Amino acid sequence: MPNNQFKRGELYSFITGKASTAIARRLQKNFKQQGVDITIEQWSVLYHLWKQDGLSQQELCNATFRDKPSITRLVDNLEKLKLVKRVSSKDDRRMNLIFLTETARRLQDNTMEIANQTLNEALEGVSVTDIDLCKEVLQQVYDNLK
Amino acid sequence: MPNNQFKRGELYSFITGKASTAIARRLQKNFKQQGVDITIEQWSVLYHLWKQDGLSQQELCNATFRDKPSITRLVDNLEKLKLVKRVSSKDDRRMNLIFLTETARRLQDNTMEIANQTLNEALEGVSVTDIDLCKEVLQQVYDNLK
DNA sequence: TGGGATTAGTTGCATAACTAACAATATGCC
DNA sequence: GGCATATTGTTAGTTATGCAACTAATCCCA
Repeated sequence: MPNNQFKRGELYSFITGKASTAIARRLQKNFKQQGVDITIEQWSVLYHLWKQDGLSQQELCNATFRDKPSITRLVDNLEKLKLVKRVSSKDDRRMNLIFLTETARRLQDNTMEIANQTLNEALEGVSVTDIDLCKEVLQQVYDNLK
Repeated sequence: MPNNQFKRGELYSFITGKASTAIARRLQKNFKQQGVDITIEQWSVLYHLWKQDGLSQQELCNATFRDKPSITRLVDNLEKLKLVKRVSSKDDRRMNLIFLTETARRLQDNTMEIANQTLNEALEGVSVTDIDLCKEVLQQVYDNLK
């Protein structure tokens, strides 16, 4: 059924491109306007460390859906910015445990507030039930491909 | 209302990260398995040229939601691969019109088929009405931020 | 007609992504 | 104990993105 395929082709562009990059760009812009000088990718790493400090790089890979080289470099850059510190695990010396610095801890409230405001901008005029349904669909997509 | 904010924070991770990158990665993998040696970003440019050949770089920016430098470099790489040709417009010599080569035209059927199959994998178990609603929500998000 | 503003595209710089290959450490089995 | 295997993280190479500054061509309007 070619009609259905065309519809799905259009959806593809929505899922892969427009909405997610639009939100990412807006969040980055809002960070900048508020004087927060980190990238959204760096923020996404901090986000998981705020929930639980001292994760290993592998755990950060799983949490952020990035591969190992990506996390290596993000942690490199976060270390340069003095926002995290690598600490080699005593139990397993292959592992680095990543700990927040005081500076990074102080970023949490402000940046979470900016992220929530950005999401409010993005979801203006969308009902809560529609948001939930959309969330379920995207989760299903993720589960189908994982 | 902190509960609502938490929910939206979770949604943020879905929209920006998981589903869209999962589809993109799967599509890239499927291209590779089928011996198609282009990136999905390059494919997205060809996709719009298949619909209408001879677009300007600015029109490609609008169609693919990328900025001008991104399109400049994608077209650079597509030219190196001999998939497109820049032709300076006679009406307005600032503009480059981008034309498909025969090689690129031959890629259309196969890659569109792979993209549709990938989308079928991704959307397995999701009803058409839910897909449409999700599509509307993502469009609304895009419109809110554009 | 002339000169400022706009538009199309390019280049430079920094960050980030994926793949593949690699080093170091840990595990497990004989 | 020792060697194959698996796991954790790093490095190298290519591609892509965003921003800012730049060139060239066109437009506009006084």
